[in-house]
Amino acid sequence: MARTAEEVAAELRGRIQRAELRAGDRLPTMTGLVEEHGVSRQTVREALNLLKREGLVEYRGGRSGTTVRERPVTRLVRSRGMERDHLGYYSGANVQHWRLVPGTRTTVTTEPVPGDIADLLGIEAGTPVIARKRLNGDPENELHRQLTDSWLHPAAVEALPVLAGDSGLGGIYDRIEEWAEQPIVWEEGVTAVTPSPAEAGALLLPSGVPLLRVIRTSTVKIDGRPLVVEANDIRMSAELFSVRYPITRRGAARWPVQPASADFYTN
Amino acid sequence: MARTAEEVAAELRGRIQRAELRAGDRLPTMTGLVEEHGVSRQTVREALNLLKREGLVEYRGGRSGTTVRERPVTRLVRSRGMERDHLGYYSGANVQHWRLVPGTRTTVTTEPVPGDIADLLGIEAGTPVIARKRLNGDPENELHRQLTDSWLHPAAVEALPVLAGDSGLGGIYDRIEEWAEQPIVWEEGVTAVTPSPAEAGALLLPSGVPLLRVIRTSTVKIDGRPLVVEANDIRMSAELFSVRYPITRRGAARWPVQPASADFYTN
DNA sequence: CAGTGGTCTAGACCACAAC
DNA sequence: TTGTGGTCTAGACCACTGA
Repeated sequence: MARTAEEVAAELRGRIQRAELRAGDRLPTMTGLVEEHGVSRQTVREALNLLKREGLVEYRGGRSGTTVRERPVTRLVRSRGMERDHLGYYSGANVQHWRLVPGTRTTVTTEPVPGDIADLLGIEAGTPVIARKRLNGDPENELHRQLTDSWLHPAAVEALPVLAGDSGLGGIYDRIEEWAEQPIVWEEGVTAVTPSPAEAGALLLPSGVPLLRVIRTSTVKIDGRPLVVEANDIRMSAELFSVRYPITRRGAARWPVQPASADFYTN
Repeated sequence: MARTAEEVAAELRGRIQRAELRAGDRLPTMTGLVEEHGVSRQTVREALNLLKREGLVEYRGGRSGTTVRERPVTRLVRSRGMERDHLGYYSGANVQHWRLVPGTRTTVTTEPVPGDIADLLGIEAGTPVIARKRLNGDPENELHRQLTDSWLHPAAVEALPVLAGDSGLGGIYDRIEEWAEQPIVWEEGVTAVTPSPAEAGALLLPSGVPLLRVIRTSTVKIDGRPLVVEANDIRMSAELFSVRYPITRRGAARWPVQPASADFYTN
């Protein structure tokens, strides 16, 4: 006989993990659980809350009760690399050109730059900066659910006014390389955060699922000094996605070095 | 006058964000909040719960009440790359040889391999596999707080029995390269999960902070086929860490390609 | 419109750290 | 010893959905 919310949750978690309850199945009703475990309604509610935060169950309202949530079996692996897509634009490997993806909304604004992005750009936090924000919450295709904020360095926009326009994202890297007369050096930093309510809503995340945050910087040398031209802040469900990178090796190898696995750009 | 738990939480969140309450400061007591907002104790408790899950406040028990939590201002950036450390072993760039880090506990066991690791190794889930698990929860140094599980492919252990021993992790990559007569190809996949209670305890994580999960595979070609010799599952606080990678470029560049930024291995 | 879960109130007992 | 938050009970009202 379970007495605490955690015990009730553990019991239900077990039933789900042992597949006695499968995706889409209804859980016992709250009143049922109250009688079954001899605890109060609040306690049962707390237990269900834990499971909801873990993304194990969901409640869509109304009479159909709480059901076991459909969970992705494996994560979609995104291999991170840059190449030209089929339209000739630079883009992340294996990502379609976003302008063609249904449900994409892009807004271009000028707003104070948040602290972490400011650090990357090497400017002061709060400086007004051009931001190109893209939301993709396409309910039909979870591959397309991501948020992307692109922050441009003011010096780059000054030198290259075309960046300020909504000229399509793909082209900006070519414009930058032409301007700098050198290839861009890209780097990505990956971390995770708990989503804000707005992010959770836009990406259709259940509460409790962390948000994977990938920040890509594009750097060129101007007058001999590195300039971070753009910081690109990408957020996606950590439950849905994993991002993949080849590891670089420093120092001489004793054997001839092979390229990264052949399928790196193809899945 | 706030009426719901979310509203009470939002009001307190605001005070913290506006720095009216700073790290270490005591929040009003629950009874104080009950009177201040005209809500019940349960509602206040729910509000404090939200803030705790966000990692904004903490309660250490006893009479000192709920306090504003000290939050890391910026994340520690870990540049991911492989090099030989000062002892001559392969290791992640800028990571000391772990055997020298105080508080490290390593256990070597044989146990059923979990599904996601099995997929990477290309073997069946549940197969008994040698696992080398390292826990580092050093309370003194947050740089050292991480969990590492190393799973070895059975075929590799069979061909190279030395891998089964507790021979120190650093050396295994050299042994593998000598065996395969080729350099290892490393790749890392990054995602995030909500920590299990055990992980949260070991890493001193407050509830609600996601766990960054980095899985590195070491691959060599044996008889012309790629073999994933080891899968290395590293977990660390997403609030404390960010991992950094250079981005590879596919296709011809119009300008001479520079190496990744100079400090890539040095911070 | 019946039954679901969501949320709040009110009151009680407990463990714990600091005084 | 005292005051803190942690947790449970019991009862009430609400919004929503699907039969």
